Amino acid sequence: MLGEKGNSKSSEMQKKMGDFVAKCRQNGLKITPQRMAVYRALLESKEHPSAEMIFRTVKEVFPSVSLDTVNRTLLTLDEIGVAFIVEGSGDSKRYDANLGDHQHFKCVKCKRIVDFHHKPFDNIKVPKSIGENFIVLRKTVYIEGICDLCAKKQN
Amino acid sequence: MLGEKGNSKSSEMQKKMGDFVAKCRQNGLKITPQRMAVYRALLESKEHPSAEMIFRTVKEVFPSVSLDTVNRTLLTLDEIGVAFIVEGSGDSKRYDANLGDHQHFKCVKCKRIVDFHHKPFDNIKVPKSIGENFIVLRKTVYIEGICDLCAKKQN
DNA sequence: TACTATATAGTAGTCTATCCTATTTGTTCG
DNA sequence: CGAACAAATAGGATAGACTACTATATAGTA
Repeated sequence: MLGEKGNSKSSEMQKKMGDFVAKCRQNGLKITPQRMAVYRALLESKEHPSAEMIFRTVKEVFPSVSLDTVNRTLLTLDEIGVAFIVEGSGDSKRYDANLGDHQHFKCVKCKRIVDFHHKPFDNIKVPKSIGENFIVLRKTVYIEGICDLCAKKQN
Repeated sequence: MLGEKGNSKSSEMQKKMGDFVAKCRQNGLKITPQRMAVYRALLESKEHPSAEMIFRTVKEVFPSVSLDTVNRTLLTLDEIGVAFIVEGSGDSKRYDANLGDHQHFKCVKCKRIVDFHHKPFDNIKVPKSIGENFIVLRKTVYIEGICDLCAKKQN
C-alpha cells in the first residue's frame, strides 16, 4: 500500500504491539516474530480477514511461514482475548425449517444450536447507516456461549 | 421449542408436506422422493442439522442417496423459502482485533463483513431462559444481507 | 407410451482447518 | 554469556465440508 502512516497512527500501533507483548508474557507465551507479524497483520487489516488472508500478508515478511502457524496464532489471539473470531463464522452450514420468529443460542464447544424466543428481539430496528446502503435480508440477536451439557463436562 | 402437542403432530406434518409440494410446483421443481425425504428429515429434526446429519437420516430410507443431492436439496429449500441456513454458519473463520463495542453486517454474496456501531445494541439483555441455563460468552445483533457493491453488480 | 428437462448417484476436486513430527527458537537459569 | 528445556514452527499429511462434473435415471407432460 502506498502512503505513509501518520505519526499518531504509528505510535498507536506501537502501543498496541507493546500491550500485546505484555499480554503474551502474562500468559506465558513466547514473543516470536511470526506471532508479532500475525497480530500486526490483523491490526492493520480493515477487513475482517480469514486465516488465508493473514497468511498471504505475513508471507511477504516471512516467506517460509506456514498456514498452520497462522491458524494456531489466530486461535491463540482469541484465547488470550486480544482478538476474536467473528460471531458464527467457522462452522459447517446448519439448517432450520422453523420459519416462526425465534432466535438462536449456539454452544461454542459442541456446536449445538438451541432455539429461544424473546419477543423484543423479533423486530429489531436496523440503523440508518446500514439500512440506507445495504439490502438487509436478516437481522437477529445471536448468542454464543457454553451449553449446560458442556458446562457439566468441564467440572 | 416448547408447546407442541403430540397428537396433532402427524397431521401437522402432513399439512407441511402438502404445503411443500405446492411450493415446489409453484417454483417448477419436481416432486422427487429424495427431495421429500430431505425436507421431512429436516422437519422432524429438533436440532438444526448439518447436511451430513440429514444425509445419515435420509440414507436409512434411500441407502443410495448421495451427499451431493442432500446438499443441493437443502440449498433449494433455502432458495424457495421453506427453510434457511442458520445465520452466520457455513463460511470460513474471520478474525477481528477491534475489541471496542461494534456490530457486524455480513454480505451473503461476497462474504464481506462491515462494522457498524449502534449504541442500543451494545448491551442486550439476555432472556432468563438462556441466562439461567447457559454460560453466555457473547451476545450481538447480527445483520445479513447484500452489500452495496454486490447490489450494483446484480443490475 | 414416449419425450424432454430436471434430478440423481457417484466420483473427483477444492478449500479450510487440524494433526503430526522433526527441527528450530525463546526464555530461563547457571 | 552459554547451555538446557519447553514452546513454537515448517512442512507435509490428514480430515471434513462443500462443489463440480458427467452419465444415468426419473418426474412431468403431451
